Amino acid sequence: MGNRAAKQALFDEFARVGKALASGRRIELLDVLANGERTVDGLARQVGLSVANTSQHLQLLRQAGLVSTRRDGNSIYHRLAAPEVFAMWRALRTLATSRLAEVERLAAAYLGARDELEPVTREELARRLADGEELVVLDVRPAEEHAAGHLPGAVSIPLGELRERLAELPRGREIVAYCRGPFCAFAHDAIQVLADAGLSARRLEDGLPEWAAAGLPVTRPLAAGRGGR
Amino acid sequence: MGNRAAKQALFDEFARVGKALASGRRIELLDVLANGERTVDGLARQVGLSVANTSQHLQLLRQAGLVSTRRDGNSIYHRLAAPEVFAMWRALRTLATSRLAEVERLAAAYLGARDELEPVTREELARRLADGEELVVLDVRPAEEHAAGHLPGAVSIPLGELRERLAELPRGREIVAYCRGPFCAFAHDAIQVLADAGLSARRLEDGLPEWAAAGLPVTRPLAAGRGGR
DNA sequence: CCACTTGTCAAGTTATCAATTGAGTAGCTG
DNA sequence: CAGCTACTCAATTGATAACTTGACAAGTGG
Repeated sequence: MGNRAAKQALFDEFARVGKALASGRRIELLDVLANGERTVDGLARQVGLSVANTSQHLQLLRQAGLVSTRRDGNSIYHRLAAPEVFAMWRALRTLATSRLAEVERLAAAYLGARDELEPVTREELARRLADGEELVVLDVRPAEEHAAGHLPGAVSIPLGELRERLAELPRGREIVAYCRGPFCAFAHDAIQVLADAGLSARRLEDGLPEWAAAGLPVTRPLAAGRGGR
Repeated sequence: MGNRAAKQALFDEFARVGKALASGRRIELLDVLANGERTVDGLARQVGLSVANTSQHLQLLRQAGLVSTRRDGNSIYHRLAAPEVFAMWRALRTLATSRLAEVERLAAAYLGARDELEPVTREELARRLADGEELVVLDVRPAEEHAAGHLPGAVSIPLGELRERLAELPRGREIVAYCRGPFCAFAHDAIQVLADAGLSARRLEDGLPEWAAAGLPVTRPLAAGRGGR
């Protein structure tokens, strides 16, 4: 009773989750995983780490209960262990954005100057899609992420291929591009590429994970062979 | 554009908040601060750290934007910088509890075996208080925390003084004891002390911070001399 | 069964962190 | 202003953490 060592052990266990969130690289991993499961190799390429290093980060995330795995052949797919993990990352992000001025500065440096065109809110896009309006919804994330789940009717053109595949975009319709979330550069960059090509496009204010978390419709794969719930 | 260094800098800034939550001692500090502002000295005594060490932890929390300070005389009072900080700690706690089996084991070791009597839920207590039922609501936190805000009509008897002050408790009324939250031992221990004295009491399932966060009524000091908002 | 792919493990280096100690500063009080 | 209280700062020590490298293991396919 009143045992200090026991109390410390308990709070150290809570801190295990904190420690998992104590590395920018691990948060990047979570941000990618919020868009669907990925192999170690795929994650390593996305965040620019060695496979061994990524593997170790993922182990730590797994031990903190934030990430789960499944094996398929000799690939191991990692995913967020629960929706609450994304909720937590979002809470952390919101808190940091509101309380740390530095975040704003670094975000501007990474994402580029302020948007010329206002981003489209989730609500606005959802309403316009529900109304059957003829928009081009453009998913500029890597193809795997589109495959794992995307906005209904979205066209997938990963950012790296956008410049060569401009012709695929239907003319005369308004374009709304989206990616992983508010701190993902893909959509920002896509708007720029489109603008350079003389096309006008707007950006969805945040990404697929937020859209899905808001309970809006998401087109998921048929999950051939994947149990899942 | 696509600048990896800039991206890493941004996510490292998010990780600053994660790092703040990466120490069990700092989480203990947040848990105490959720019950009201405290001086460095007071916090050090609560969590069993040296003053210098506590001071350094608090600086880190301040730099992560989780804690604010005000000076009064030569004491410096620290408080949670925003309600979202408590929300975040609660989210982390919930996640850890649901995903880490170890938490349950350590909590049992610290708080003692399962409750003999079911704890009272927040909703139940709120309803019964609103109905004007004659309960003894017993605040067993340190006196400063009671002073900083407490449940309406709550009697303050800090756990350490409970055994000598049993006479102050009105007879014949049901007792509900509360403290800082679900992982605070005070209320658990108080129930035990009361049981040893032949009194039957139940524990509120969580503490004052959760009660306040739920928007239930809290008796606050008149804030004499404190600006506040 | 051999080669290949995909990940993990172990060892080692460098950097970062927690906690201690002792000195130093800000503000009050007599 | 001397002495006190309350806190911060700087230097140090021991413990963790991040990342690299090279070896190993598990699963696949020829």
